Amino acid sequence: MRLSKRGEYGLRAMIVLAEPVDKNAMPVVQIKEIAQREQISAKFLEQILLALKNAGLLHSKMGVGGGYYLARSPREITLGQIFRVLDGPVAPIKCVSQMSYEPCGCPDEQTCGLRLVMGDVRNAIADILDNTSLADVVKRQSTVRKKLGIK
Amino acid sequence: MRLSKRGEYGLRAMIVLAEPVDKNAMPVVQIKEIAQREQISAKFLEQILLALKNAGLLHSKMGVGGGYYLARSPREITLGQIFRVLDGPVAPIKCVSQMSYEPCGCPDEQTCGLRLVMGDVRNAIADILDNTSLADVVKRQSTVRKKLGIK
DNA sequence: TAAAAGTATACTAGTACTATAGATTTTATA
DNA sequence: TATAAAATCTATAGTACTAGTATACTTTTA
Repeated sequence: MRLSKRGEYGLRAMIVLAEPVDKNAMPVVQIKEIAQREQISAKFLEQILLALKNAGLLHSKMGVGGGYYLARSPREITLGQIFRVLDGPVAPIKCVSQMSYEPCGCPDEQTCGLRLVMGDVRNAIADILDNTSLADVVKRQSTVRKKLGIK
Repeated sequence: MRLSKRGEYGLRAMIVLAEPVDKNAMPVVQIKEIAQREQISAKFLEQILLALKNAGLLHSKMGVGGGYYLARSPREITLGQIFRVLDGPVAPIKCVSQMSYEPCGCPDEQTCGLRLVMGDVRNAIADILDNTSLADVVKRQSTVRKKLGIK
């Protein structure tokens, strides 16, 4: 059940973008900065952020002092949204996908045992990803940091 | 979060092997039969069942009247075991894998927000797959059949 | 002893993944 | 207005994975 590098890097970048660098400063961050911080190829990240922009999750500003910033508040962007843009449906097999159903080859869908179980798996994953916002992730990170006594 | 065809076919085949065709008859089933029933290429299925055999989940009998049969009772074989043989670790990213951990590239694993969430995802998936046996699946199938009034 | 059945290995076409490279456009500011 | 910083767009390339196909070999047993 792998998350692709594309998905991983995109989620990482979005989390960075959701972190409040300065109080009440519009957080416009450059690709280069994210790439350095997360050890990602800047060019690869470029494609990923572009996809997220085309999906309406990011906005960007060209030119000097430009960069990327979230299209909405971190509270309104879920990991599920990001995941689906970069890695496609959450469901392990298409016949249990809520957002993009397709029949699979089984003889009888209604009584297919595999389908029943994979439906549960889909729901479990979607439950987490669709109910976790970027704000939740940032909050959780800082909670852990405090607990460990880090900066 | 896709399940590969390899994994899908393997799981399907194991479910078929777990279904009691005849009461108290040793259920030895031939590749051909499973392939026909589930609409799978017999040659591809061959490879998959061989992998499951080498992993100790299946036994086989050569010669006339031979075929494959489960190495243990359906109650003792979980979907998680089958899945891991065919598709590898359950975890979306290696750094949250319980069975085959590897570090990922993030700057600080302890405080990585993505890792925290993906850890939850891994646990949710593993909870289902490791706590569902082939017997559970077969039982669930027949429950659905009864409910629908099918044979 | 021949047929049934599994075992083993090699090969392939297509696609997805993980990038890299280069040219172009936009914008702030000196 | 020139220029440099930054995003955008397009193309491409190597590698690995997927989903098979093909072929030859071995073991078992009716």
